Amino acid sequence: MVTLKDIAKKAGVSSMTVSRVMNGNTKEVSGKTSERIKKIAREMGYVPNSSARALASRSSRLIAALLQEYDEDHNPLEDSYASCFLGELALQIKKEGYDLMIHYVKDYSEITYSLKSWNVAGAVFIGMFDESIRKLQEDNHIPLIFTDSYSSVRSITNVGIDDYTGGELAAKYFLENGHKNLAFYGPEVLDNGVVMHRLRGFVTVLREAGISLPPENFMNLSLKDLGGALKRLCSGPDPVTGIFTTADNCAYQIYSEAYRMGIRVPDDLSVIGFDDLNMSSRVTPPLTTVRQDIKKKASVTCDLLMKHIAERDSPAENIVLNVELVKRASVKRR
Amino acid sequence: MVTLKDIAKKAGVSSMTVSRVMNGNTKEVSGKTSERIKKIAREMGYVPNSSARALASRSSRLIAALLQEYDEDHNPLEDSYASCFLGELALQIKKEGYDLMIHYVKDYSEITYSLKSWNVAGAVFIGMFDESIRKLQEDNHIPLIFTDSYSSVRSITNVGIDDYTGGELAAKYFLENGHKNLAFYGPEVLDNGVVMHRLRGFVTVLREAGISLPPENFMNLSLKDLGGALKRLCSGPDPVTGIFTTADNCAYQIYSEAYRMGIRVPDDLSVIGFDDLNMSSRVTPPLTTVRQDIKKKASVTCDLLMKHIAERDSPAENIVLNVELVKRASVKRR
DNA sequence: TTGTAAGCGTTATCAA
DNA sequence: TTGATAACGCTTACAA
Repeated sequence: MVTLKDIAKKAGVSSMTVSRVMNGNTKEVSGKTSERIKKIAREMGYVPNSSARALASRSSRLIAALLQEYDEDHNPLEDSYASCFLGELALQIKKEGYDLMIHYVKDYSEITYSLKSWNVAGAVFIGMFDESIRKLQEDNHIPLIFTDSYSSVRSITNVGIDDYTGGELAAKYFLENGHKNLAFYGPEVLDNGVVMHRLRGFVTVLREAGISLPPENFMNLSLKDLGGALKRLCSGPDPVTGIFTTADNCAYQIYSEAYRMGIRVPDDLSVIGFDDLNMSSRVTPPLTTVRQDIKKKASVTCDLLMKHIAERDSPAENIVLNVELVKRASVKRR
Repeated sequence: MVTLKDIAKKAGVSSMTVSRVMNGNTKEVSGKTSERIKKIAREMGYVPNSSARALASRSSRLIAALLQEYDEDHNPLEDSYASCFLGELALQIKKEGYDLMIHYVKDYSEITYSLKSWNVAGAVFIGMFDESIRKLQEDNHIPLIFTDSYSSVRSITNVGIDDYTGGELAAKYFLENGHKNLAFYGPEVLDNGVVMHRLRGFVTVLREAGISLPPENFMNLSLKDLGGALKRLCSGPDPVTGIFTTADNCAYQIYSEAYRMGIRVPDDLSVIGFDDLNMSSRVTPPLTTVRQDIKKKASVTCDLLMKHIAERDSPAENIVLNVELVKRASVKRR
C-alpha cells in the first residue's frame, strides 16, 4: 500500500506537503513541487486511505442511503420506485465525488449506529421514517435528507411531491371521462402520509362532484383475494368502472388480477396509477398514471444534501415537486 | 462521541479491556468485568468507529458491490434484474454483519481505487467485467466474486446460471408447441457471454430439429424500429410465431411493441423471456420464461464471499445454478 | 486476566 | 511555502 509517507520520501518533501497536494490545496504549494508530487503519486499508484482520512478529519466523503425493511422476505429494492430513486441518487452522489452506502433499517437503533459508525457526511431516507425523525435529528448532527415525509416536525429537510394534487388529477380525469363509480387500491392509509394525501386529493374531488365511495370500494394490500373483490365490484347493476391506485406497482397487480378474472382493462375497468415507472408505458394497455419525476427528485435530494454538507447551518427546507397526469390507454371514456 | 477510552475511564479499566469486550473476546476477559463494561457501553451509547477499526486492523467489515455503468442517462439499477439481485445481496450481507457500498463503474481505474480506498473486505461484481478480471485480480488481493462471468480466466470465483440450458428449454418448448418459425431479441451477442450462451442453446436445439433462423430474425436492442421489424416478421406467407428474448425486460418491450402494432400475444405471437422477474407473472398475458433463482444466487454469492474472507486461500470456484422453464400464457399451441 | 506501548495513514495546528 | 508534531480511535503485539 502506497502512503503519503512513501511519496514524500521519494519526492524529498514532508508528507504534509503531499497531503496538501492530494487535497488540491494548490494555492499553498508551489506549482513546481505540486506537479512533481502529482506525477510521483500517479506513478506509484497512490490511493488515499479513506478510513485514515475519516479518522483524522472526523468526517468522511460517504453518504448513507437508508431504506425501510418492512418485510422479511421482500427486500426494499424489489420496489421499483425505491430502486429507481436509489439508482439515480447513486449517480448524483458519485458525480459529487462521494461514496454511497446502503443500509436496510428495521429498528431505529440501527440507523444511528450505522451513521455514527462510519462518520458519514450525510444521509438520505427512502421510505417511511416519520416516527423516528425527531429522535434522528437529536442523535445525529449531520445533514439528514428525508423523502416523501409528512412528519409534523417542522425543521426537517425533505424532498417530496404534490401527492394531494396527484390524487385530484386522477379523480378529475375519471370524472372527465364519465366515470361515476370508482374504487381505490393501495397500502393501508393510516400511518402513511403519502398514501393518505393521494387518497384525500382523490376523494375530495369526488365529493365535490357529489360522489362518495362506499367502504367496500377501498381495497388495501392486505386483501387476501384481490381478484374476487375486483370481480364483485365490477359486477352487479352498478359496477365500478375505474380504480385509482397509489402506485404503479399496485396498478400492475390490478391488471394481473383483472386479467385472471376476465375483466378487461380498459373496456370493463379503467385504471390510473401513480409514479410513472418505466414499466408503465410498456404494460398492456399502457397505464394512465400520475407522473413524478424520480430523476429530478434524486438530483434535488443530492443538491440539498451537498448544500447542507457545505453549509451546516443551511435552513431546513421542504421541497415539493410537481406531478402531472400522463394519459395513456388504461382509461376509457364512458 | 463516546470512545473506548471514555468507557474505560468510567469502568476503571484500560481501553484494551473494553476493546476486547466490544469485540466479543469474552474468553479473555472475566465474566464480571465483561458484563459491567457492556452495561456501561450501552448506557453511554457507544458506537465503534469503523474508520479507526479499519485503519488499525487494515481491513473493514465493508463489502463493495460494483455495477457497470453502461449508459449516461440510465442508471444501472433501472435494470430490474440488477436491482433485485443487489437488493437481495444487501439483505444477506447485512445478515453477516457487514456493510455494503455501491459503486457504479465506467472506467477500470475506478474499481481498484474504490476498493483500496476503503480497505473493503471483498467485492461483488454485477454485470460484465470479463475484460478486466485478470487485472482486477492482480491489483486487488481481496476476495472478488463475479456473477454471470464467462471469462477465460480459470481461477475466478463466479456465481452464474446455466444459460445454455435456458436457451435449450425455450427452444424445446417452442417446438413442443408446434412453432417452426422463430425469432430472437436481445442485446448484441458479441461480447456478452450470458447472451451468447442463451442464444447458442436456443439455436442448437432448433438446428437439431432442422430449423435455422434467417439473419433478419435476430433483432437486437439497437434496433430503431422494433415495432416495424416485428410487424414485418409477423406478416407475409410464413410469419414468425414465436420469439425468444434473453431477458424478461426485453420481453416486456416486445409485448409493448406488439400491442402498438396490433399483434396479439400469444394469438399472433408467442413470447418466452428469461429471468422470471416479479413482473413476469403480472403482465398480460403472464410471461412464459426461463426462471433463475435470484435470491439463491445472491445468497450463494454472499456465502462464497464470506467463505473467502474467512479463509483467504479458499480455492476459486465457479457455481452454476439451475434454471427452469416457467410455463405461463404467453406461448400458444400451434 | 489485564495493561502498556506503538502504530495504522491521515489531517489540524502551529511554527519556521 | 513548507515542516514538525500531535492527535483521530482503534488494534496488534507483547509484557505483566
